[in-house]
Amino acid sequence: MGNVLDVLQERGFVEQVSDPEGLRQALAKPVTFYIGYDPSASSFHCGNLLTIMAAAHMQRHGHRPILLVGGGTGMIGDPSGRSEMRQLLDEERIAQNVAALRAQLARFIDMDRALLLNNADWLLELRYIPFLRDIGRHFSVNRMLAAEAYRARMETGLSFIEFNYQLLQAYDYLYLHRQYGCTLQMGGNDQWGNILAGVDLIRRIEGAEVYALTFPLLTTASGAKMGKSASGAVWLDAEQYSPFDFYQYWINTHDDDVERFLRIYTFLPMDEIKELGRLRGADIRQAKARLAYEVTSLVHSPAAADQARDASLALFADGDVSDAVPSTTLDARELAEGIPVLTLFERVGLCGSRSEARRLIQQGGAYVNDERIESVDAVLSSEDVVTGELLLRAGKKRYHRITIE
RNA sequence: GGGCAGGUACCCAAGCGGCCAAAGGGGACUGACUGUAAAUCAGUUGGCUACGCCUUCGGAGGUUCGAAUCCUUCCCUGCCCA
Repeated sequence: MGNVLDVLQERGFVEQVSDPEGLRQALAKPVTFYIGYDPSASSFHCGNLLTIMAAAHMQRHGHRPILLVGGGTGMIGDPSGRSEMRQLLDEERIAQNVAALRAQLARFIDMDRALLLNNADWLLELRYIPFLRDIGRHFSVNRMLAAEAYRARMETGLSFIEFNYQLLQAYDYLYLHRQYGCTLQMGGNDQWGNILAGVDLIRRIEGAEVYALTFPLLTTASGAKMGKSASGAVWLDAEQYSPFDFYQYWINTHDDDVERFLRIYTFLPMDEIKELGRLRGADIRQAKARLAYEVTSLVHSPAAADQARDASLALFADGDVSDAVPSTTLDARELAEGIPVLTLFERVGLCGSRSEARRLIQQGGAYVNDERIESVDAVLSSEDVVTGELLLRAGKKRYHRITIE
């Protein structure tokens, strides 16, 4: 088994590394590393997926992950517009979120050989004076101000809280180093400065050499932030983002992103990825299908991936409906009385408002059972039901199934 | 605490008494073209019981026939001073 660093580099996980040679040598033996996560949501999204994959690669090479949720730092994350009450509530919710996040992580990481920690456990009890005396004195304001990240913020204003964020994150690293022998912190490239601050702090206080590695901040070829779709973030949670839509998200990957994403978001061997990457023209769809299948399979399950794949093929190749398409049930009596298309599109969430549904119809983007709705006033009744269902479609790709009962 | 500049729709940003549901750009959506891609072109982009009505221009009052535009006050942001 080679060095993980090579694997990470080959697959495109590495943006910057402090002391590459030192880290390479350190990784020859099992190390403990950590990655921080924001616990303000109850699910990870595609943006986090990259870091989870990286952690999984690390663990597969014998290293021990610490997944750190920022329950403490999260409470000061965004100081503007938050009341005291709000923050207290958050503390309770964080606990629930952490449980949900743990379940998602377990799909990628053997949680028996990993640690899931919350920095609130040690940050909340910090005392100000000792902290200033022991930690604060190692930080140079001059140096912090010189950092690019802060210089940019100097234009728009930088609150004292934000300024302290770096100290707390550095302290996290120090804490984990002391308690668990953590010698590597990984994170998004925007965290580079904060991570290095931790590296410095540990060197000063402990005299130990620890490492930093950052991931590239992925954007799609069209410039959008990774993991964002029209309907918001692409969540890993099936409740918040159905496996079918999830699969579709990946199928719709930009041509130029396919190989890059295969490297990062799947465990497929590099040979196979390179082969898929050589596909050109319409054949690239095969690579996209593979990508979508693999990622869906990892995040949800092989069964869900099968279903999503079949549903996708059926809809876009044969025009058949499948169980995996998001669906809603409708009372047969209500349908018998007649229900306006407008209402239905709005109700199932295909449109955000009735006006939006009206526009959709006027622009010719509304379909029921693959027939274009021509009139804004169209009303559906029992006669429109085919094999117990109605199939709604908004535009080319957004489907919703209505089952009648 | 003082002075100055600001807070406009998803984001950026015009408007500075009526012609403003509010220019322009970005984004997004729909249509055409296509490979469920990109690029390109066209249209749309507050809500509704819809050729009309209602709610929006930081909050609350006020002036006026009429305000996003003027006045008062409060909140918030940035810069400068303390």
